[in-house]
Amino acid sequence: MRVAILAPSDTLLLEVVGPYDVFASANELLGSRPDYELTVIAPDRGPITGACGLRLVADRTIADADVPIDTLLVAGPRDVDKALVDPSLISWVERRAPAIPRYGSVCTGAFILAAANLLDGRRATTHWQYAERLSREFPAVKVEPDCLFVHDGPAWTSAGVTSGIDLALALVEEDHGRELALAVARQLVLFLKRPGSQSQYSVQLAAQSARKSNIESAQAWTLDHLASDLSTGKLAAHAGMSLRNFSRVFQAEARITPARFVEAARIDAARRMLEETALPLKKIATYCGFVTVGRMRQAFIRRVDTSPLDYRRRVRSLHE
DNA sequence: CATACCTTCCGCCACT
DNA sequence: GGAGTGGCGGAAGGTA
Repeated sequence: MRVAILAPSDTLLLEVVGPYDVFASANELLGSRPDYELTVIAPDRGPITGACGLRLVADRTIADADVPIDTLLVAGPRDVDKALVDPSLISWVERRAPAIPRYGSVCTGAFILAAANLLDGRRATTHWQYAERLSREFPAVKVEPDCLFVHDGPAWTSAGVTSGIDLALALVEEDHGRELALAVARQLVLFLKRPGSQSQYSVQLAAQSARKSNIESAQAWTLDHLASDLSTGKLAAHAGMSLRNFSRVFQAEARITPARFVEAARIDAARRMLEETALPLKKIATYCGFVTVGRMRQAFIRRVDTSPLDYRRRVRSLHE
């Protein structure tokens, strides 16, 4: 598997190095039969100076990168405007694309793929601050603003910065299965393999903003009353809005549906208790508003991709 | 496992 | 006419 990472000159280097290390770790774990052949491609000669000032020497430049590529990842340019008017990168991607079976992007790298018409008619994501712009400037792209990464056919796009690591893990999982992906995550002491559908926002962060709208109060109230009945109807009544309007406004403002927010809040709380306490699952479930341990388990598996016990076990093992 | 619920979410439309 | 609101009903998906 020949993986090339295209690194625009002002990218956050984490977007390049994160995925690179994931593939490299996968190689290490594959032992005598490493699979990933990694190349970093720069737009110009000389070292790439990342947004932080750190410099990285690329393996090739687009002028001499006519090697076969199985997977192309495009890291995000910090200055999207500049990248979009610079024809060299985009035309290079456009020219190479027909021979590349799988391509992806991190953060604003999606703009480069979109400009090369690789995302037309496909579902894709990008950093949440750029989602609206992507959708405005490239109406043919079906932008999903609140995922860590999205996979549609050959196109794998991911959200901001560190989600590139999640994306790379998903690619490793596709190539070599879940076991290896988990082993890489563990090797890199990434807490867990995060599912692509996970929200880009932390529940806590979302509810912390200073000026509180109805919706934000509902979120804050949710976090303080996890064990209560938090059905959408109850929340709507609490906010003094109709069910229909509450759902609609909540969705528009929080970019997540009410029920999903509630579930995310409950799972977040349960995660913390699993990490920080030795309380039995029954207690944690009750405290976090899950009717039964079984329901908590199901919700966990659905959203975190692991059972509560397994989650606790894994956290403990990181501290050994 | 099949089944019959129940809740959530969303398009559609009407009202202010 | 446009923005905000809310009722209705059906599809999806979770629950018992």
